[in-house]
Amino acid sequence: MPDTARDKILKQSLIFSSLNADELAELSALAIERRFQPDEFVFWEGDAPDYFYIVVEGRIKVRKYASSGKEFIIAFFGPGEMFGEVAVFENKPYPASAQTAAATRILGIQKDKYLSFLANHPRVAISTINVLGGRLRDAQNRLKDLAGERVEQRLARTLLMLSAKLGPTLPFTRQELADMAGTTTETAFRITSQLKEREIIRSVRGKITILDADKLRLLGEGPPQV
Amino acid sequence: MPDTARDKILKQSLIFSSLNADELAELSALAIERRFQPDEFVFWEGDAPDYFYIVVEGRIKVRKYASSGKEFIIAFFGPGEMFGEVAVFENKPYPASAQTAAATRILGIQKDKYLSFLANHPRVAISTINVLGGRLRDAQNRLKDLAGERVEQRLARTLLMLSAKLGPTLPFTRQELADMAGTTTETAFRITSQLKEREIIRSVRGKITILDADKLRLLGEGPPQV
DNA sequence: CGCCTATTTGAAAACCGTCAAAGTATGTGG
DNA sequence: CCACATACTTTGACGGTTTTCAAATAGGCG
Repeated sequence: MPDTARDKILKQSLIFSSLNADELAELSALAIERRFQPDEFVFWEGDAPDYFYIVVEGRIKVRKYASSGKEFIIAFFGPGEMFGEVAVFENKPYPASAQTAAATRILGIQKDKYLSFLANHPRVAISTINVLGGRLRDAQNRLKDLAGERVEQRLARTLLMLSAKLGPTLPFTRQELADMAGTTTETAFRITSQLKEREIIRSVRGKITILDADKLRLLGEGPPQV
Repeated sequence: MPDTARDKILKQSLIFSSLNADELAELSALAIERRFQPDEFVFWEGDAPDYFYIVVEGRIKVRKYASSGKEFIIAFFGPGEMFGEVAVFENKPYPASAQTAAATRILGIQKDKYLSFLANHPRVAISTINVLGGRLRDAQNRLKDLAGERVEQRLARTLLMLSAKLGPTLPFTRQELADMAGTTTETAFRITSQLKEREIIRSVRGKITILDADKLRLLGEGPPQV
């Protein structure tokens, strides 16, 4: 019996939205489902890439460790989003580790199977190209930010980026925010503390709420030169 | 009369290596050629994306400006490499500016034409996916580096990355190196000066030669803790 | 209730950016 | 062929941002 919830996620997923019911069923047949508890690892940086994945339910954190031991969070992914794709499309080891941030269900599709599927479904190939293009754009934006902006700007932009995806209430700790913006917990705290005083954000343990996105956007633009 | 030099570049290009002669001719017919003097701009950040490009001859520098006015060099591209693709595949304005770093010939293919070409040539679509995957991997690596490492490590890794692509002699100024590593000219100079004293690199105006990649790799790993 | 994690605060120092300035190669025009 | 302009290189001093280290508090989960 087909799993309709699974098909629904596939259908809603940006990459597969162009498929009809038959094609979705075909794709669905290729996929295996895996379930994880919070904080389990789906794969580790350096693992051989057999599968790429799509989140059905829950949340995935993709992280990479610097030589100093410090970690950097490359991205979070939620339902309908794919991850682990860089490794698969390049046939090299996973460049980062994927860890669940909640109880999570994911669909895995074997590399070779997906590649032949793509060969027969050019629209999906083009969708995949679009998704990768978008990720590349995001990555380049963040590169520029990390290279040229102050921590305050980086944090403001990180918050805005997350909020664009997840809405005004963000389920992240300061630690995670710091790891996404490329700074330390303490500095992240000091800055967010100021933002709280200025009533731009609010925060409780593990959650950050954006109160005034406009002011945050101004902050992200640059130092208050006037 | 077909331009054989052009076809040769297309053939050598990673994305189109799977095409046969007829398909290459078909693709070549879609392309227009543009020629530039050094330091001219092919497109500016924010321009509408009509074309994506492939370098035939010369060198392209892709840069992006931070709100502080500081610029960041996202990438350099040489013969056979494509650029401007992020904008085209996402149908959003170019996310960065492209400037020639030498007398340069490029091929431009119109967005819509390329997308239909992809639809009929799944192998090219998959090649495109591979190239994008590789770029995404590189971008994520650099993200991690910029976020967590000291300038010395960032410079060391930038040099290694460039050298992996271009060989031991790199045609860059300290200014450009600084803009790629996300630091200032002065700091870049101070660090490279040390590297020169330790005989890890050599440099003359506008050129940097890597003498000892192993030592550089050690430096890139992290601070000399032992 | 106790442990673990997240939050919060403080002080000192390191790192790096900024400003200022001078020297030096490269190429251009006279 | 030389003078000059330009851009790249080089050096020094200072100050600010951010990291680092240390420690105390508080909230949530078992």
